[in-house]
Amino acid sequence: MVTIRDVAKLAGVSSATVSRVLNNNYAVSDERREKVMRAVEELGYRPNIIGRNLSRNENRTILVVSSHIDSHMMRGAYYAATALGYDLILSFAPDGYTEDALKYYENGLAGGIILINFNESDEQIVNICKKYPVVQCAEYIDFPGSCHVSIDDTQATCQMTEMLIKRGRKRLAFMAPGNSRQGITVGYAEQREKGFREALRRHNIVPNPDFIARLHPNSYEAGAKQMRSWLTLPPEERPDAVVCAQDLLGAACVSVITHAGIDVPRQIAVTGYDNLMYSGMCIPKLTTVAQPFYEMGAESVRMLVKRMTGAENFERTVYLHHDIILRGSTEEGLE
Amino acid sequence: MVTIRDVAKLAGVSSATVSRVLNNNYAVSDERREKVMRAVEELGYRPNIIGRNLSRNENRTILVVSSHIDSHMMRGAYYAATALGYDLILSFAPDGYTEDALKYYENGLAGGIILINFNESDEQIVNICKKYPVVQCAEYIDFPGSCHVSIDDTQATCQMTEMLIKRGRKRLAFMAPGNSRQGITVGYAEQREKGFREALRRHNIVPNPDFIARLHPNSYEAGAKQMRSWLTLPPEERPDAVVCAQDLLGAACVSVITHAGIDVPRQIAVTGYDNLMYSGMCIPKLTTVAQPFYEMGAESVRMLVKRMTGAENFERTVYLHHDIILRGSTEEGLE
DNA sequence: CTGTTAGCGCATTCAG
DNA sequence: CTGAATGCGCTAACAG
Repeated sequence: MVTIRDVAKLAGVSSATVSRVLNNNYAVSDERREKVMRAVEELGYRPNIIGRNLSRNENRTILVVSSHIDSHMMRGAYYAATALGYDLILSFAPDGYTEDALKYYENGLAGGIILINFNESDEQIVNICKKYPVVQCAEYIDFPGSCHVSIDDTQATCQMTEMLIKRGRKRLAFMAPGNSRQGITVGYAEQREKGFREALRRHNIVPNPDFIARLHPNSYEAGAKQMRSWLTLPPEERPDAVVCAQDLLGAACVSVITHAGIDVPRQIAVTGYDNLMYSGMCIPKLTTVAQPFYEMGAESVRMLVKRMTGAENFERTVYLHHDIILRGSTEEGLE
Repeated sequence: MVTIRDVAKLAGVSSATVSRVLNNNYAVSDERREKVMRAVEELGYRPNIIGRNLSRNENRTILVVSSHIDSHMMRGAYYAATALGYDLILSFAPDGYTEDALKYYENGLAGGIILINFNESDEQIVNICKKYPVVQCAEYIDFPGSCHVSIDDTQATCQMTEMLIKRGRKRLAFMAPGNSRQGITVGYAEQREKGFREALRRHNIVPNPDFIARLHPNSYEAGAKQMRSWLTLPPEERPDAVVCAQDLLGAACVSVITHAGIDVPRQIAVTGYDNLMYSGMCIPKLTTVAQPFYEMGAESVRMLVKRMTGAENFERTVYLHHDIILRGSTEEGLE
């Protein structure tokens, strides 16, 4: 490894001077600056972040803790971090070992944490958020002082459901992942269900309890099974629209319905959520809610940097704009 | 942050003694060991990895560079690393910025690198592998001295294809991602195509060039389009089996074929590759090649640790065992 | 068995 | 403007 001393020796100056040139904080004579830059070039020297952090007692590295990494989100986070002069490292820990991932923070490897798609109990998450400088991205637990960046799931689902109602759908069903483990709730699923119910309420439709499915486990298979069971009803009693809280479930519904010889969207409309690849993995494709993953990653970094730099007055709750993407699963004539 | 000195002060010993207790290398009196342990407990002290690496001038941290993280693979890597006393950090860099991810190595943050699902040119990869201690996991470029852990793609595809031939399939097609960018080849696709061709050769079947599709871009949509074009042929000239180099493509084929009212597997059999969630996202489900992702992650860590600890004589090329998972897309009566 | 000391790479005092 | 000295957290070598 090339150290600052190697550069100093080659340039014939002290390591302090090299440091000064590289962090251009202080005045250095042009002549020495030249020599230092040449030596840096020649040796391919790159300052060691660890040494820098150690010495400055500050930390411009952000730790992303996630067990499911979305590359759009990471790209957004990466560019925002780079723009602000911050570095990004990820820590993977199996479900239930999230605490272990935090050791990198405690080790001084990072100065702030972004939590994405965690899989721990609410209590655990709240504890972590209170103990460390954390921004929650996408999924979040809300509590006084919590920092999070997401879209408004309730509003998005309400909007999607109202769209179906306005197109004449009467028997609306809802499908979402349910509680997976003791103490672990699926926060976003609850919010989406709330939005679904709100839309019905606004149009004076009484929700049919049999048409609200909370799946456990949450899988393509489970979604398919639920849809098949709805299809056993007589045609005039079946749902004529299924609002799914995930693209995976929506894709399962479209496949099952199509396989049964029933037309999507004419007889049954289906919607997904997230605009992931899954939403394109059925024929017709899914109408879905597009989350701005890239921007969510970027905004999380910006918010976290504000915290890390000691800002007091910043928005701790940011809801970004979503889009409803209309496709063939609700619109005749589209793919 | 709780430091070793805080512990030492509370325990009334020197920091060296604390270090000795924690690394139990040297003998320490039971009495002091007790006191140190109590102080550690009381303060919730956790040794700082950075300080340790800095001081030991060794590095027990592994950097995983990947733009698409498979959680099974990561779990395997995590457990193997933990078992060996190593830490794991991930670095995300957008495609084309892989070099940037390596700065963490150069910064002394890690002592070895595992490269997973990179997206750079062959030349780039070879350069990186020659410059740093790298183990390639899953996809790899083979060159003298390269280290990689994977399954034998050629053999697996050959085996899958022969299975179809033995079940009476005559008009076999192959579908894989093609070259995406200048200078970037899709290594595993080439190997899988080789396996497909080898199987035909063994059974004296002349490959039909029209039945070998290299898709660019590589997507569900592109796979569906290719399959639709094959379906425009008269039934007796159409493929009666499609070997796909990816589950995503296989799922697209099954959907398109089913949608056209043609029976899978009776009229056309389809196979996928990887046993990802995609392979369950069609009806019937895909027969596929299961890669031991967990074990691949674990074995990559073990191989890398051998390199990092200066071993000379170790296997630099490991092919792990794969499984052919038979499902409804090739077997009547199965899901 | 134990404490003191030096040094890993760096930025930042403090003197000059 | 510049260099020598200090310390971040820790371990290893050394001296007791």
